[in-house]
Order: sequence, then structure tokens, then C-alpha cells
Amino acid sequence: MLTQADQEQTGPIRAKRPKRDREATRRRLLEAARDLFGEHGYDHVSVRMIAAAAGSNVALVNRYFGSKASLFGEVLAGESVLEKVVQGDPAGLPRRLAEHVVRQVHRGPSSPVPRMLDRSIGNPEILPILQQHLETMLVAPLTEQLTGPGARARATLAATIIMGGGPVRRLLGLDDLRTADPAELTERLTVMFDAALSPGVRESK
Amino acid sequence: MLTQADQEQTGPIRAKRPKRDREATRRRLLEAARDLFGEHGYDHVSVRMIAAAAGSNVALVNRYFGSKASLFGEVLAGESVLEKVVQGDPAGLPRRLAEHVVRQVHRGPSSPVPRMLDRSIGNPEILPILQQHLETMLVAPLTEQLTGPGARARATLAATIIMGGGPVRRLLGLDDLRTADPAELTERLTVMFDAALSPGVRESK
DNA sequence: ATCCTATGTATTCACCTGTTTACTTGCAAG
DNA sequence: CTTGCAAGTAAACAGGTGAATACATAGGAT
Repeated sequence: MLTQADQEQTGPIRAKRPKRDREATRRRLLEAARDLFGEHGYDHVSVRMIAAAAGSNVALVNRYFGSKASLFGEVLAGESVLEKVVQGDPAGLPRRLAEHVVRQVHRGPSSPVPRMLDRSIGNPEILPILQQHLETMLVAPLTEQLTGPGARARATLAATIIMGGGPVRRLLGLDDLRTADPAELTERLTVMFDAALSPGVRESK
Repeated sequence: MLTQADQEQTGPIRAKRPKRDREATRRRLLEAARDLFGEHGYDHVSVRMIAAAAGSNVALVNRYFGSKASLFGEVLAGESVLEKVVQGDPAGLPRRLAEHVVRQVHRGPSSPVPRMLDRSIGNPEILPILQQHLETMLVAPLTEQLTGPGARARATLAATIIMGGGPVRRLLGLDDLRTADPAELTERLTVMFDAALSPGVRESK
């Protein structure tokens, strides 16, 4: 994949960018793809839409990225949203995750990438790409933060809350969660994440 | 929609079913659609696939159901999986929901319908159908069971866990959750659902 | 000034999509 | 038997898809 992507500096370095700027065009395509994929999902974005949004040409998508699926993969690899949330003091992890969810509810997602996930899940062609993304971006680093047995299962459980947010928001809207008291929402989610992640099982009533 | 579906008994009642059985064909199409939609999602199932799986003809899909989207809607309306889980003693609701999720993890979903939801979310054409389904099948009955302020927001929160299960299972597989102790998993999920649903906010550590 | 290569363009390809049309056939009533 | 209608079929339609093609051209190197 991307057979023509890594040969841009064979000659001496050019200081002045030409009007026909390979890198700029590539970047515009990438950004257009990111926005459109995030908005409509993989299946409902055509390469022609991407090219048009980037003010570019259809053929360049395949020239620069090899295929639509590769372009999707590159977009996905370009951003790591949850990195800062997961990193840090393990004890505060549930609260940070909860605050992250509440933040998404009130300000909308900071990046189109999370939406790309849940709106593109149906496609078998990009399934391995999505799997790897969720694995390396969320579950693996989350698992590393956890101690005790069954860490991965607990990380999966937490991922369920995070992943469920997208579909629920799309299907039910944000209004119900927005009208709720943010502090209370954060509190509830903190308990939920804690129940998912904590080494010992908290006793239910 | 379904302009030709409700005129089957204009004449006297026929005891013997003819070889050309309208109702049987309709049912076969419906079942094939349910299975295929559940397996691959709306976008990746063509009406030709459905007709082939039902041993029928493409044109009959539109004849009997009006359109692919209407067929999808009819499939979705045909089953109400969570009804028994939501009904019953409100106090035991978190535990019943938890047991339902664990059951899905260990035995797979009893119906393709839940999978239809998360694998078909991207399509704008059937979005209103999905919205209404989630609303009437899960959120509305769940909200009714709850007391206190912000009942709908709490129901939405619980829906997040349920809806997140599908994507997570598809992207991460079931192994991690299956290897976990079912009792412990149930316990964790019970606490999670309780934190989402309970009238008062449980204090986090 | 002339080449030459990389960038960009317009067009074509082969295929699939949902839907509609014209047609054939089974089957029961007259 | 004939007639008529409902059920089923095959083909076509109009449009869209990702990808590949052949061509045009900008702009630095010679």
C-alpha cells in the first residue's frame, strides 16, 4: 500500500513549494476524507466526494493512497484522541474517562475519528483496520494501566461504555444527556468506569 | 408502503394453500432479510442477496415490501428482544440487564436484531427507523421503570452500555469477555447499570 | 530554449445498486 | 375448456461505485 507515498525527497531539497504541491494536495485529501468519513461513515462517502471536497481530482486518491480503504486507514492512524485521557495516574482513570465522555456530550467530539468508528463498523473491508485502531488506541493502553487478573476483560468493559456513546448519541440525540446535570453525569460515569475497571469487584446492592 | 400487502383475503377463505403461496414467500423473504441484515448490516446486503437466500425473485422484494428500507423496517418491528428484560421489578433491573449482556456474550445474541442496529447505523436512509426502534424498544420502557428526576438521561446512560456491546464485540471479539468469570462479569455490569439507573448518585471513591 | 518528470485532468472500465417493466405461468372460478 | 387474475420471472433501466487509463501541463534541470 501507499507505493508512491514515500519517494518525495529523492532529489535535493526544494525550498520553494511549487504550485502543484504534492504534499499539500495529499494533505487536503486526507483532511477532506477525515471530515467526510467522520460525518457519514466509510460506506457513504465516495472517493469522488472526497476529491471534490479537497478541490482535487478523483484519480489522485488512488495515486496517493492506493485505495479508498488505505486512505481510511491513514486517516484513522493520524489521530490518537484518547491518549491523554488514558495516560496518567491509574487511580484517576475512571474519573478521567467519565469527564472525557461528558466533554464529548457537551462540546461534541473534538475529532471526527470516534465517529468514524461507529459509523463504519458494518464494512468488512475495513474491519481489520478498525480492529487494530481500537486495540492500539484504547484497549491496549487501557489494559496496561490495570493491575490484577482479567485486566483485558475489564478494559473491554470500559470500552463498551465509550463505544456505546456514538451509536446512542446518533440514535437518541444529545438532548437528554445535555439537560442532565454535568456533575451528576460525571459522577455516574465515574462509578460505571470504576465498576468496569477496578481490580476487585464492588458489591452490588 | 406495502400497498399490496393487505388485500389477501378479499374473496372467500381458501383452506388449501396454493403452490404459489404469497404469504409463505413473503415470510421467507422476511426471514432471509432478518438473517442477512443481522449478519452484514443494511448496506452490505443487496436485495438480490435476500431474494437468492429466500429462493425467490428480486422483484418480489419491492412488490411485497415497497422498498429495501421498508423491508428493513418490517424486520426490525418484528422482534422485541429486550421486552422481558426490561419488564418486571424495577429494583432488579440492573441485575437483569447485566445478566442479559452476559448471556449475549456467552451464547451470542438470541436474535440478529441487535446486530442489525450497530451494523446499520451509518445509513441515513434508515436512521429514523433505527431511532424509533431504539426509542420504543429500549429507552421508553426503561424510562417508565425509573423514578425520580432525569429518568430519560439515566435510561440513555444504560442504553450506552447495551449499545456499546455490539461494536466492541465486533471489533475486539468475544474471547476476552468469555474468559472472564461470568459471575464477576455479571457483578460488574450490575454495578454499572445501577450507577446509570439509580435515582440517587452513588458516591465514587 | 528544450527536455523530462511529476502533478493534475478527463475519460473509460467493469461492476454493482435499487427499482421498474414486460412477460410468463399456475390455479381457481365461471 | 376458457377466462382472468394473482404470483413469479427475466430483463432492462438509470445511476453510482472504486479503480485504471491515456492524456495534458507546469516547472525545474540541462
